[in-house]
This record gives sequence, structure tokens and C-alpha cells, in this order.
Amino acid sequence: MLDTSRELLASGGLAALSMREVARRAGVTHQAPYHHFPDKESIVAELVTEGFEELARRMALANDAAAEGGKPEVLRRAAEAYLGFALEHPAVFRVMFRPELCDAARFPRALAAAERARAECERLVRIVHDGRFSQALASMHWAHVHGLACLVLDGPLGAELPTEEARRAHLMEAS
Amino acid sequence: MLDTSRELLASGGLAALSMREVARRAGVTHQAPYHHFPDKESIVAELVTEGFEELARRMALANDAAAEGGKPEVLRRAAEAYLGFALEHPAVFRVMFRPELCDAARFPRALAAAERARAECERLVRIVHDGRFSQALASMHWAHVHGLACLVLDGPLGAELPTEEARRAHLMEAS
DNA sequence: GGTCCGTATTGACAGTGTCAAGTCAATGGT
DNA sequence: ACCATTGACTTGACACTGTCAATACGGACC
Repeated sequence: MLDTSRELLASGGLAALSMREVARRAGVTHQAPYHHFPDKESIVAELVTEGFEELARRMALANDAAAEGGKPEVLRRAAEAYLGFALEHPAVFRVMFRPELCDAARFPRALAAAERARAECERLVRIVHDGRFSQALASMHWAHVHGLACLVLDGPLGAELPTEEARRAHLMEAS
Repeated sequence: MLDTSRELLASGGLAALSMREVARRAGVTHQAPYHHFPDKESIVAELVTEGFEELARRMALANDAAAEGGKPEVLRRAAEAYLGFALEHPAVFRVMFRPELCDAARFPRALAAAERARAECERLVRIVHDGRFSQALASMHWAHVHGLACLVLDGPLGAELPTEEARRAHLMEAS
């Protein structure tokens, strides 16, 4: 069920993800999905939650590299983690940052997962800035990779150099 | 006609912008709008075009400040222009960076307007970096303000300090 | 065996974008 | 003066969507 939802979202974006199409692919009638999810928002919320969990996982892994590599290595890995996720799961990534699609009050799990990703970002800031932390610093780092991801996925940066090339170039500048 | 579309988009987001609601507000039947716009995408494209034109205009104005102020002043004004636009027209801003909503091939004007904004970004890079230019540098600057805008509008940064305060703090760090 | 519950079905409703045909007034050419 | 054309609008339909309601089936448990 969620698998087909993921597939639909990945293939045709949010527009392609419809309750009825999910039911069709599962070989059941259009109302069957409503016995597993109260409404469409719940499916989206589930996918969003998974997305933030995976993103947080990747960021955590990158931060763990602080032990071996130096600070620039951590930064590089963090950017790689964030951009890697965005490039590998573009449709999920886009949906994750459209809060109107998944009311935070109704889906605390999604919010918690997002918070975990945020916490990893803060951890990164502390690692890179010798324990110091400020919201402005965190915003700066996050905004940088997030902006890159958005522009590469949907902005003018995506047109040229769609793959590894441009991405690497940007990573170098990010540190 | 476009006015009511703008209103709907601004008030309730893309979901609230429907051909039939536009017709309703104009006091005509649901098909009347189709005599002025071939389909919904055309209306969205028009709003997107206006958005990019306004954004390019603001960025141009900011860049023109290079004559009087120094480089940091230009940077500050550019960020102010970008973030100001995003905060004043959040709904339009969001739609501008969802290319699936407005096929570039069908709407060359929208693409041209976006290109104009991009050109202003390149101009900024040249001003700040003494005439030097690289795509990576441009991406870096653009990504930074764009990421800030996205996160403030729809991300976790928007929750706290929604107005002038946090925004200014980020601007300081950006330069 | 009877009851309950989870799963599925059928059928409806309102709302959407869009196509097809028809109405009606103003315009312009002969 | 007549007529064709054009543009703005209407009416009516179609397929699609999310969702509600009522109904059936099938196994688990007392």
C-alpha cells in the first residue's frame, strides 16, 4: 500500500498520488484504502515522516564522521548527505517542505522526524564551530544546502549539469 | 480576472486557485474564464511571470546600489530584495519554483522573466567578486538566500521569529 | 451457533478541469 | 440595408478526484 504510494509519488509527483489510483494498483475498489488510512493526508504524512527519518539518518551518519575526518570532511559529508537524499528522492523531498500538505498537529510523528533532522543540523554546527551554537549559524548552513537542493531540483540550476558534476562543484564551495 | 486569481493564490495557496472560483468571483459562469485563458496552467504561468518580473526588478534595484554603497551594502540589499519579495508574496514565490505547474516550453515569457532574475544574480556576483564570475559562485549566493526564503516560509525556521527580527539576523550572517 | 470486528464493496455526493455546442450583441464589408 | 464574422458568455455534459454512508463477507471468540 505505502509502497505503491511511494512509487506513484516518485514517478509522477504529488499530482499522480491519488487514493483511487493506489486502490486500482492494489486491485481493490476505491474505498478499500480508507480502511488503512483515514484520508489522503495520512498517506502523505507517512511518506513525509519516512523522508525526514531517512534524511536524519543520513545526516547522523555524516556527523559521525567527525571522529575520523577533520571539520572540512564533516561539512563535505553533511552536504553530500543532504544533497544526496534530495537527488535520490526528489519527489519526497519536495513534499517534505510543504507543511500545508501534512498538518503538524495531526501528525506528531512527522514533526518529530523533522525535529530529529534539525537536531542533526545543530550537532553539525557545534562540531564545526568548536561547540558554539547560534540559530543564525544553523540557519546559514541549512539554508545553503537546502537552497542548493531546491535550485538543482526545480530551479534554473537543474537544467545544466544535472548529475554528479555540478553537485560536486557546489560542495567544494560550501565549505 | 488576474486580480482575483492573485487574491485567491495569496489567500489560500494554489489549492484555493480554481477556474470555477475565479468565475464565481467575477460573477460569470464557470466557462467564461476559458475565453481569456486557454486553461488553468496559463493563469498560473501569468502569475509566475509577474512574480519573476517583480523579483528581477527588485534585484536590479539592489544591484544598482553598487554605485553608492560598498560591496557589503550591495550584498545586504540583494538579500533584502530576495527575502523581501518572498516574505511579501509567499504564495507566488512558492509557485514560481514548481516548474511542473507551468511548462517552460509553453510559456516562454515566464522563462524569460526567470532568466532576467538569474541575470541579475550573475550581475551581483560580478559586482561582489571584482568582475570574476563562475557558476559555482552564483549558485552559492543564490542558494543561500533561496534556502533562507524556503526555510522561513515553509521550514522549521518560520515557526520562531516570523518577521523582521530573525530575518535581519540572517542577513548579517549572509554577507 | 451466534456475535463481533476487520476488510471489502457498492453507490452516492460535491467539487474540479475541460470539451462541445449554442446564444447574443457588436462590428465591419459589400 | 443585409449578412457574415467575431468575441464574450451560457448551458450542459464528461471524467476525475476525495470522501461519506450503508452494506456484505469471513474469520475469531464466547
